[in-house]
Amino acid sequence: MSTNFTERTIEYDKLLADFKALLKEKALKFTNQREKILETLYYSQEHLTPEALHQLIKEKYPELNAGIATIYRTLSMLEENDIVSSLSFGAQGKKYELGAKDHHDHMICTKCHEITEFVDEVIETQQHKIADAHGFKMQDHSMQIYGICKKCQENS
Amino acid sequence: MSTNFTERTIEYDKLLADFKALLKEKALKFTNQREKILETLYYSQEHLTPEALHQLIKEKYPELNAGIATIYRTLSMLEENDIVSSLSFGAQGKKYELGAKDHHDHMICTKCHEITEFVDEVIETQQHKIADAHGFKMQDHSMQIYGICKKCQENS
DNA sequence: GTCGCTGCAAAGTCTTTGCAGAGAG
DNA sequence: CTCTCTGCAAAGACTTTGCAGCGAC
Repeated sequence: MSTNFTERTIEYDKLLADFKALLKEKALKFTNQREKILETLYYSQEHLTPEALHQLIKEKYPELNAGIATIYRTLSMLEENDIVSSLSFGAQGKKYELGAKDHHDHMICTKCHEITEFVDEVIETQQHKIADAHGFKMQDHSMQIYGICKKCQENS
Repeated sequence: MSTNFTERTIEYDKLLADFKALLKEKALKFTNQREKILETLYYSQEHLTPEALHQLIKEKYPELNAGIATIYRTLSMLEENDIVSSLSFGAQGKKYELGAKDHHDHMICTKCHEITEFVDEVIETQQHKIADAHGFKMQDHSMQIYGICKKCQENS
C-alpha cells in the first residue's frame, strides 16, 4: 500500500542542535522562550494555533511568563527558516507544526477538527507531473481532505 | 492526458436563475447588491478577496454604494449555499471563487500570486482511496501546488 | 405593510509593532 | 558591553455585529 502514517523521524536533540546552529549562523540568540516554543511544538504531536501554543507554555512554564507576541515572532522566524510550517484551515486561523518531518498531507475532521497526517506516493508523483505539464516550477504543495473521522462517525 | 484546464461550464443566466431559486426557497431577497456580487464573481475570471471584490463593484457601480459589510455577509451566505468556495492561501487571507464549476485544484505562483486551476483524475481517484483506507468519510478536499509559473520563469 | 437587507460605525478578533528594560554572547 | 529579545500595551488589519432606515415581495 502506498498510503501510511508518517513517523517522527528526528530526535529532539538533533532538532535542537540544528536550531542552535541556525541561530548562531544568523547571529540570533538562543533564549529560554525560543527553546520552550520549539520543545512544545516537538512534544505536542499536534498542529497548534499560536494561542494554543501560548496556553501550553504558560501552563508548563508559568515562571517563564512568555508573551503572545513572542510566540508570534518566534513562529514567524521558525517558518521563515523552514523549521515549522503553517496550515490555514478555513476560518479557524493558522495552525503550526514542525516542518522538519517528512513531507505529508492532511486529513481534517470537520467535526472534531483533528488533523491526521498521511503520505501518498501516487499523489506526490502525480503532482510533479501536473506541474511539469503546465510549465510550472513546483516549490511546494499541500493537500487537505475534509470529512468526518472514524472516531466521530462512531460517536454519532 | 488526464490533466487539463477546466472551462466555465455554466452560463451566467443559468447561474442567476439558480441563485434566484435558492433565494426564493430560503425566503431571502434578491437585491441589487447580491446580483452585482454574483455577476462580478462570475465575470472576473479570478479568485477575489472580499476587499478586491468590493473595489471592483465600487468602480463598476459607484451609484450602488455597496458597503464592505454587505460583501462579507453575501460571501458568507454564498459559501454556505455552496455557490462560492473560499481558498485561504498563506498569510494573504481568503480568496473566493464561484464554486459551481467543476471541481478543480489550484496551482499558485509564489511570485505573481496568480492562481491557475486544474483537474486531475488520478488525484481525484487517489484521494477517495486514501480517505477510505483511513476510515475517513470524505466531504471535500483541496490541493494547492506552489511554485513559479511559466510567465514568471520567462521574465527572469 | 412586513420583514429581510443595507450602509454606517462601532466592536471584535487576530496579529504586528514601538519601546524601554532584561539578558545572551 | 553590545545588540538582540522580551513583555507590555498600543496600533493595525481584517471581519462581524447592532441599529435605524430602505426596499423587495
